[in-house]
Amino acid sequence: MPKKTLISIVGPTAIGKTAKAISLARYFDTEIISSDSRQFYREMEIGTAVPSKKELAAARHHFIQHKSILDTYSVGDFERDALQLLQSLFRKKDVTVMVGGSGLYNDAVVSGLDEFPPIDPDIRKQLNRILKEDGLETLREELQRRDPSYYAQVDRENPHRLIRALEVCIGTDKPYSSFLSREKKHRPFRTVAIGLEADRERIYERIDTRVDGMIENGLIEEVRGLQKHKHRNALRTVGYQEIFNFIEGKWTLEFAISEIKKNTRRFAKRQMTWFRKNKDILWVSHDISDAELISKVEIREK
RNA sequence: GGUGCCUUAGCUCAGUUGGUAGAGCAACGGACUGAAAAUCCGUGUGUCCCUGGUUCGAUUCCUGGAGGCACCA
Repeated sequence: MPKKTLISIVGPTAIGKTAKAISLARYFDTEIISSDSRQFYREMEIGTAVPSKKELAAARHHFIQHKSILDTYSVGDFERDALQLLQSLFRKKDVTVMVGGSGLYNDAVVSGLDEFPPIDPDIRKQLNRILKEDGLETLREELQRRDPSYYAQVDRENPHRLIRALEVCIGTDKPYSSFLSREKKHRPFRTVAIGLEADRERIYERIDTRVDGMIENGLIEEVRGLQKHKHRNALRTVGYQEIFNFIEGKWTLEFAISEIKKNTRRFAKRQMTWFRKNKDILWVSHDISDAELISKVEIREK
């Protein structure tokens, strides 16, 4: 049986991952898995820079706009769905391509997450209420009591981290840390990870151009239509919150646009921090030719 | 042309009764196992416009330049 290979394309937002993924998919005659945690939602299109109709026609894509912003879709759900799809794709193809800028979602497919039992969402609601009414300190005390080991290492200033650990402790009546193994999961395929890189200046230029393009393509209208859902998690996204502020008259359009650009730069920086620590990634210039990229992938594949 | 004011971090500015300086924003670094485009933590990055002079020591005081702004001609 031939070896199966997942080519994973990563890199900061707006660097040109989509085009490279399509070139590779066409060369290897295969399909693309998107691991972009915001392109999952069909109501969001312009602000998340989903591939164009033409791009989608050039190669079959999966996990693009397959969910609604009203759904809850976690990284664990994605891991499960992506692995299942890969299993069926690998029955007919030796190579598949994954592309996306959401580091955690990429890692979930490549290295795997530990398994956690499903947690009743009401627990999180309750914990958020406690956070709002009693403050972080109350959450800290509760976590220290229920999971001293994780408490010792967790970022105690970070409400999301505390709440996640606590909801597991409460929902399972076991310490959160008892579910953590930190071991890489075995996968029935191997991964060739390619990172696209460019000078900071170049990335920022591309971000500015992309944001201006989103405005021209009707981002404001898209966001206007989503106003009643502005508190949904999926809409806590760069490009949406800023335009809500404009629509509500809190910000001028000019200021909203400059904030989108700034927040996108910061997002790109966080992505780079995440990917930088992954030593399995082969970094190549964003303007590498398709031929050269393909040859690098093939060498790695051996 | 004259008079006055200004010139300090990428930007807007504060400050040093003379001992080489600090805020906001921007930027940069990092963490992060089911909220991840989320959430959180950390970091001043500087010919104090140039030039002489006074002084143990000048970004600070003085001379002379340069640039900017305002007013008067």
